[in-house]
Amino acid sequence: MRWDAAADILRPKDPEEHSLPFEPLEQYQQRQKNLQEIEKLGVEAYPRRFDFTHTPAEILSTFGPRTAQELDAQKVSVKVSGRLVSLRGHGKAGFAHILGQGVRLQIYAKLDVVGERGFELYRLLDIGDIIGITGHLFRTRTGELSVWATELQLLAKALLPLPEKWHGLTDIELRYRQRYVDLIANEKVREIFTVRARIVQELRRFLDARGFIEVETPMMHPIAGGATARPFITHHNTLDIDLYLRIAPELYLKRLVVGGLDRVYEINRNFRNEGLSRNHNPEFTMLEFYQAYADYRDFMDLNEEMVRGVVQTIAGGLTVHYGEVDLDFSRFQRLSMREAICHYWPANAGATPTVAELSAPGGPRSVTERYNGSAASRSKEANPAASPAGLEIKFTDGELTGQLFEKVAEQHLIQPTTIYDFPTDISPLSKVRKDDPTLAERFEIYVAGMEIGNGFSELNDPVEQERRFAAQVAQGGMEVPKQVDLDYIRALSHGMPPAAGMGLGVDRLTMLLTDAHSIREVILFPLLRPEANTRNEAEKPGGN
RNA sequence: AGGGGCGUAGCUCAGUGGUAGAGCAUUGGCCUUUUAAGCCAUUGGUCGUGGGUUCGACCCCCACCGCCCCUACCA
Repeated sequence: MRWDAAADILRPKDPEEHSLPFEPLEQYQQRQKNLQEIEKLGVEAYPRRFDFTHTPAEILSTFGPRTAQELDAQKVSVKVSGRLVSLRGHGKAGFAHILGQGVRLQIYAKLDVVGERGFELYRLLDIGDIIGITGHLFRTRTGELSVWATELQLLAKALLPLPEKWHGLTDIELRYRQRYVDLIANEKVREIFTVRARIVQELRRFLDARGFIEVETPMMHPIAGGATARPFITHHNTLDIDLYLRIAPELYLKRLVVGGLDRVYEINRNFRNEGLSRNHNPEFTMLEFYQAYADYRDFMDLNEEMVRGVVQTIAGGLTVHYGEVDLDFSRFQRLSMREAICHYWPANAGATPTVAELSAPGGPRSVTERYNGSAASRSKEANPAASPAGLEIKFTDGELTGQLFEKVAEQHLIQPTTIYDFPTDISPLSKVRKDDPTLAERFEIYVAGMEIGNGFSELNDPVEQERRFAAQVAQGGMEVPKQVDLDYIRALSHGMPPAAGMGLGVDRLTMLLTDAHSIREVILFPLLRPEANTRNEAEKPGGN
């Protein structure tokens, strides 16, 4: 049977089922024809390598200041390569631009110089081809620094055309599905992902400099813990066990703190089987880091220092233009969660609560009821989760406090803000405050109305941790682990030093620093529904 | 998941209940410093898919598919 299977793979498919060529068919075939003509000239369509002397960017930055006279007097020889992105024929000569690493460089080819065969090759080139040019630099009549080509080489043939030169590719769906075209056509896209790489680099540099070591912990977890979220489920065949894609690395990183890795971090993907939105992709990148002997106050400071450092490096200052606002990272507003609720209480939501009122047992419930009964709760944007009366009853004071915060305050946290002292009820992995056990030593960072970070004094009492895990499991729900992670409890039972830890959303931080308003703009291949395939249309299950 | 919007040539977009349009790209010509090169000619469409109404549907109605926005879940 195995041989048959192999034969199946090797056997040419039914011609009708060949995936090539792609649309637009006519242009694809025309380019294939050009390719054959090029091969008739004895030119290899997909050669092995090209020794360039400069990138287009190096040419422009190094020789940009040279005048036409200087370039004539002292010839600068170059070999440079890139993708052909424009072609302007002029009979027996022609101009073109190549694009290399995001930079455009003009080349000039004329029959007299490149010869009959070279010019024939030039005429057979299509926009999108990768080419190498040998020549020297000069300035055109209009002053543009260009390469006077003495030799052209085809380095790779493009069988598909690029989008239109002026408007480029703007269809959002096409941009995400064919990111490779997006990257060629839209300079801004390349910039975003360059900035993203620098952000990650800067985060690493910051932590490395402070003695943190980078680790990689499992992506496949037998128990999905460390956060409240629905996990993806997968299966390992040999072990015949279901595994969860991790929703957070937290519990593994803290095992490492138990093991004596006092300062540890990981930058990697988390997976949450939840909704998609402007701010949510099912897989997203988190930086998580832990430091022994520190607490959440230390980490509020450390986090602000780290974010400020990244902003300074990337933006060249502490002000970042984001949409209609200027984000000022020079200082972070700090409010406790209860203070934030009071501070941002809407005018049309009844009497403004006080911190004392929110701190009293039953206080958050009466405040929620006041809010629900007010005009604010009925306004279009405020759509209180607690509005179904039946649901509300089972929420605890802590949960209601969290909801009130999200409802009245979160959207207003545009300038960088640290919110601290979260309800213990919604902070199962966090130490509680000694003076008020209803509050956890936890904080979150908000910018532009988005949560970008979450940290706390790590709970290291194994007995208390097990009690809280057990309560979670008893509560049930898709977002909560099905069982207590006993190995984690065992790890804590060996003694974990006091420690602070936090997670920082790399995608969201990138959004802020690239003025991107959808998380999909900062993820190279965001999750989309698989492309419609007419051949498989019939076997598609019905929608629901 | 609920509400709203969008889907027309490869790309960017017009358009009307009565023979489907432009620019760029393609193809054929002219053009040896242009640059959104230019000029002449040319090709390209199951108007997302499937039903329905109608003498006639790209247009009106329904369902489905995909994307975007808002809400919900969440970081």
